[in-house]
Amino acid sequence: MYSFTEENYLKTIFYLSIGTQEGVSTNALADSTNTRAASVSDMLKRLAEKGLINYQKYRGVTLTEEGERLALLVIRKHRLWEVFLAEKLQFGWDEVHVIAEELEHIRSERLIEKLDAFLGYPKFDPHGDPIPNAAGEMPRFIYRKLSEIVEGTTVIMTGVSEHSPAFLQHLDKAGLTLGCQLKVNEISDFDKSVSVLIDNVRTLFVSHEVAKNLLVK
Amino acid sequence: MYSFTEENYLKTIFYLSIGTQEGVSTNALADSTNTRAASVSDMLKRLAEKGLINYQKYRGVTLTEEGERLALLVIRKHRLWEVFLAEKLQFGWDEVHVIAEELEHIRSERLIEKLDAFLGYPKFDPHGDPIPNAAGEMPRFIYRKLSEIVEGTTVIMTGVSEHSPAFLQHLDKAGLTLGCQLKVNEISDFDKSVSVLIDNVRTLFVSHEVAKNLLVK
DNA sequence: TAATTTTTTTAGATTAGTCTAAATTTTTTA
DNA sequence: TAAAAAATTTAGACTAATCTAAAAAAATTA
Ligand SMILES: [Mn+2]
Ligand SMILES: [Mn+2]
Ligand SMILES: [Mn+2]
Ligand SMILES: [Mn+2]
Repeated sequence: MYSFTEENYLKTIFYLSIGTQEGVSTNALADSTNTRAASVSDMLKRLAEKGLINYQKYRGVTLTEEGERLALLVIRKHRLWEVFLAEKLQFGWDEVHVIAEELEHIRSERLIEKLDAFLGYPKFDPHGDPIPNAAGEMPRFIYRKLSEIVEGTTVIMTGVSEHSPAFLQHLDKAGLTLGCQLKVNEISDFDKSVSVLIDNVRTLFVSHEVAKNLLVK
Repeated sequence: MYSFTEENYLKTIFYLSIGTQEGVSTNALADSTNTRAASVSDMLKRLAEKGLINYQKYRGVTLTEEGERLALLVIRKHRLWEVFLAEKLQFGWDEVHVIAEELEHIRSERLIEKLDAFLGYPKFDPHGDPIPNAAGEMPRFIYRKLSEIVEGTTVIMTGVSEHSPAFLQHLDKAGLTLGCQLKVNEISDFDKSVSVLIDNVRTLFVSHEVAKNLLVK
């Protein structure tokens, strides 16, 4: 049985490892976990001891197979709880993350399997992120950013790469929700903002900053 | 914000205080929390410091108004989660307690209010125990034990005073569920076991040990 | 490549919550 | 009511997780 803290480190290492072969640095971990590098060094020793990470001093860390499996099980729980909060309790997608941050550490396999069934075996969380299965396996979808779509193309909004409440609330106000159809009319030469036609009914100007964080297919 | 441990102590003091004016003893707390008396003494000092208990060395403890309010809020969360687990996730009443023991510490007022609404504002948990309101107030019902009911009387099963999985599973096997009608036919002179007519359809012999732990009205 | 800067680790403390063993207080018993 | 027993508290230690400051290693720069 691992502590909340250990589970959070594993999850953080997992996220920081995405899209890179190199090990995750001590400083990056300290940033993400809101601790100091010294504390991270300490914890890395313990996680290595337990066989959850590959760690050589000064070289950064990667997850072992077991470490990755555990990280994905925590992510599974996090995302399933987010679905529960959004779909059953009517929380906004900007509110679910902080609560799931606590719920993800509840230790009961039966609970999570029953929750999964209760929710109808969802494949994605409220932000469009895929939900790992009970074995700790997760499909990897590769989506493009709206900012990379060429003029004239029509796409579907499938996710976000920024999860802050502020960003998500901004999307709410703009009426941008998962699954909506976006036709890229024009990309401004001046500020790279994107003019999109939403669900064939209305036109919206999306800043480059926002477009960069919208995932589409 | 109080720690899981502090919340558990408050809850335990609350339960051990039921039906007595005297303070709860250090040893009783050590028993209930699976710790040693020395650890309890330490914790009592800290809880007194924070104004949650009335404590004088060697004299036992009682909850302050604030301590009791907090204890009841934890109990509220515990019981609401138990209802969720039993009604929505189909857990047996013998399984919900251990899981609720973890869920009761999730800190989000909005979460618990929304959960309450989702569950339809239940008044009782799966064991027949009343659910405190958001202000930390709980109605106190006084039920009798089946073992105290005189022959010929008909009652309704409203709760249990023993919550162990073994006992609850025993009731399941016997077909004794909350709300069933029990007519006391005869109480044995030999072993005080009770012969009851259940829902007017079948007769069952209930040991004194079981009858003592069945609450009826 | 040698000096400087940055990153990381080690050393030494701190806090919450726990423990055992010893001391103290209260309660019970004779 | 004094001795014995039981209950409780104190003393001193331990672990997990954290910190700051200092030392060491790696990376960058001149
Ligand atoms: Mn999240
Ligand atoms: Mn977490
Ligand atoms: Mn319970
Ligand atoms: Mn608890």
